[in-house]
Amino acid sequence: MFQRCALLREVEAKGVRLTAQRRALIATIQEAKTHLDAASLLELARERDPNINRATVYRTIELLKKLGMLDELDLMHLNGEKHYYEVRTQQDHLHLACFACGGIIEFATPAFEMLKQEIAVKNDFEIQVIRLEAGGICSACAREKKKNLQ
Amino acid sequence: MFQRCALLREVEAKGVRLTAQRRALIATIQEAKTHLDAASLLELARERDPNINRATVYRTIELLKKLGMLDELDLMHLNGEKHYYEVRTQQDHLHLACFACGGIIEFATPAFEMLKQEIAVKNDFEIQVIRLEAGGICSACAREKKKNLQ
DNA sequence: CGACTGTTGCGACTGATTCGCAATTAGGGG
DNA sequence: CCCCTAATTGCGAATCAGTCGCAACAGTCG
Repeated sequence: MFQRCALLREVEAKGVRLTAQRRALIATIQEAKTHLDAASLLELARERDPNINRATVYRTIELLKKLGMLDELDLMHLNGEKHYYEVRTQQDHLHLACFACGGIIEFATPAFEMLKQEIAVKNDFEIQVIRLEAGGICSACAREKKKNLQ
Repeated sequence: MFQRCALLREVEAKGVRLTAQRRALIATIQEAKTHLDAASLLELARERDPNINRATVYRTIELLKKLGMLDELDLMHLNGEKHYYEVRTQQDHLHLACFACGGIIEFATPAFEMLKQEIAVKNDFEIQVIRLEAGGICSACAREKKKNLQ
């Protein structure tokens, strides 16, 4: 079950020691349906392996971030100061957080890739991590609001 | 001295009650030469008015954020989990944080404004706040690194 | 199957931010 | 100009995410 996890194989390929805890955490992150924060990641991972400690979660997150395999998000702090994590994908995408309903929209566009290029070239800056987040009102909530004003 | 502060006049115009503490905090933010976190803001503001409490700093930051006059930054958490603040400007700009030297580069480009437009239109999303931050290696540090490898 | 080294659990700790409540104060109406 | 009231503040305790030191444990390589 953990064996066919792409992220796991990638970590292995980098010569990182694979412990039971790391396997469970990586599988959990990879199969997550939503953006997980450290606490939810711990909770979910414990369903696979109850012997996981909070400190290990933070240490593993740190490891995966350093390996460039995990991205950290704030999601505009809609729910407090914690961070959320997601597996890094081929193409960077951005996150839109709705202040009204709390929903998160993901969006990718070539314009973002081009902007990245421009940033890197014009500032002679080697980008390792990039994060674009916006907060505002999604279309459904905007309609809702308008309706209530009538 | 506080009177000629543009931000202060703006806040006043919105019908917000102006206390001595808020005047001092707003003046401090406006005249800051670097990105301030809550603790440094408190420290600096106390030079103007020693009767300022930590809680008031956080409450004022919250207020100014809600008024859309202050933007919150992470600066890639180069120095821990705290947040940094800056007065919102006409044109949005992005922040590049160098993991090697800790330097921050600010950069604005029409491409960013256009990307914002595209995001808003394609997702039918009303953007209220937007934040683009990148982490990596600045040109000076890249040169330094290369030199040391030779 | 050891040994060596990296990893983990634990529990205490830190540092940023928030909260409840009583005391204070800005600023409009008289 | 003063008073009143609602908004704001100070205080100190509480919360909450994340970190640390250290002893016990466990992959991996030979």
